[in-house]
Amino acid sequence: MKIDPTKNADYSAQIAKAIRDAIISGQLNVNDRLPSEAELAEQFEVSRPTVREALKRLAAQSLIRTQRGAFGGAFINQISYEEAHSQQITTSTLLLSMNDVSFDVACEARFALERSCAPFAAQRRTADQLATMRAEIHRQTQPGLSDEGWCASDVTFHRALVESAHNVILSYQLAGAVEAMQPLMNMITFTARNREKIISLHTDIADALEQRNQKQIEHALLALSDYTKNLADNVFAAKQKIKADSDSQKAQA
Amino acid sequence: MKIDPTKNADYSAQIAKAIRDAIISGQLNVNDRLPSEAELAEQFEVSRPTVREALKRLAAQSLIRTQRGAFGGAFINQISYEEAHSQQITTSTLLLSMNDVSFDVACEARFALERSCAPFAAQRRTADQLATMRAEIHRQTQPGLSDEGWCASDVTFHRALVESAHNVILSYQLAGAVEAMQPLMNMITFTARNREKIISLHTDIADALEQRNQKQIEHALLALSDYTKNLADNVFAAKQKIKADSDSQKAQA
DNA sequence: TGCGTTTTTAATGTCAGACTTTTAATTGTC
DNA sequence: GACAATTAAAAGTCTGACATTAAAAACGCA
Repeated sequence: MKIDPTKNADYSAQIAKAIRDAIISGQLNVNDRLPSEAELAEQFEVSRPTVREALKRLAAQSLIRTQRGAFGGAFINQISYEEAHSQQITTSTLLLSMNDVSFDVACEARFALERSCAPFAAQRRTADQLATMRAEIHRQTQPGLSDEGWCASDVTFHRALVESAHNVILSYQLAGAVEAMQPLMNMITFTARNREKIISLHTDIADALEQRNQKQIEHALLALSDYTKNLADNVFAAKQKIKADSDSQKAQA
Repeated sequence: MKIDPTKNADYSAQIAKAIRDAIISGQLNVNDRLPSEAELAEQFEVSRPTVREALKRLAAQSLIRTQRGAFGGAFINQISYEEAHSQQITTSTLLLSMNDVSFDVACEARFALERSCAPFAAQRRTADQLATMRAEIHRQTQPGLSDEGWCASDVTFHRALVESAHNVILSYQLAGAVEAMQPLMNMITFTARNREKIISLHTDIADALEQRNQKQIEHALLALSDYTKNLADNVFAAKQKIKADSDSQKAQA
């Protein structure tokens, strides 16, 4: 492996790309050991710090792990669901917070994705998952529950629904939707929402799941989606009103 | 900002985490400039190479971009849909290839996610997107089409369907499903699949989309999903048979 | 004064070489 | 044979230097 000094990128980025491509294409397999940093430096004809920067880039994506000591080195990492989840959540959170996505678009996507679990959840839900959901609903009825507590409970509730589909790929894909979007939505709607209304919708979902009624699960999720969208509309309308009022005050002055 | 020398992680990883947390929590905003490497080194009480390794980790996640020259430095990067897409695809591809997910699970998830686009695609599809899909179907009927060409056309077809939902978040979330899983599925099923059958199913999807018939889109996608699962079952059965035959030959010898 | 050119300067990018720490294999001892 | 001491290989870190880049400032000229 060599790198192209004419390319318009840093050596460390090029080296990282070369190794990443080798991993993705299957030339390097899980738990293979890369050459030592010194050897890589020699191969690529760069210095060790440059190689190290390249390796750190790969480590940041969980593509490799490093181990110190004799017979240590950099090893191709088997990416776990957990790591993939957390990367998904980080990327989704940043994408949403940095690109001012409209609330409707995010809400629509989030519930559409969750609805895709409905047929499998109806078939495969376990008593355990149902119990988790009921327990979270119960927690949500506690009057002393803080906003943070509510939000955490909300996420746990929806995660249990997703898990009840018993499909690891769906769980992974939905991590971004549930665990990144739900907190953002709660942040926007927490002033206006009516906990009792949401609890009743959550109960509908749990009831439908208990009866293994796919259509009803989808229907309840749709109702929750509509309610959430409505809430957001009210929040935005209220903001507009405040702005309009302050504008007219300015005009008077 | 300081780091904890007692923690069980490298300095560079700790520094990267500290900065990443500051970005995610909103303490640092898009296009803010980080202090120079030398200043960061002083703040965190480490050397510049260590800081650089931390920054490379962040650059690998597209959280920052760096610019050389006077008044250059590291800037908080606004993560674009394109970057988020490509990260999604990389992670999904690796997750699938490294964790030998069962074909049925992957296939189920992939089509469930795509079905979640159906209601919006039916409402909002443009003539342009329909034309893309028809064009790809036409390409798929060409007898000389290579397997690579088929696969690329297949991805383009499904991407057009996803895009026709006109929801950027859904598009982003589905990038992993369509663009990572579809090629993998094609690789497994290409020996057994019947192009004519798939083309007819694609035509069903396009027809349903043209008529803005949500139920029919979902139905056609389900049919495609079932056919794909069936194909995979046949491929695995054939492999089993070959194995059994060779075993019985060995037993004879 | 205004515009184009040159110089300066503040950054990142790279390098060389040394030292520290960790860890596993090896060797030695009882 | 089991346990302890030694050794060696590798990552992690540091110092200090030089190269490269790009924007700002200074300069010269009309």
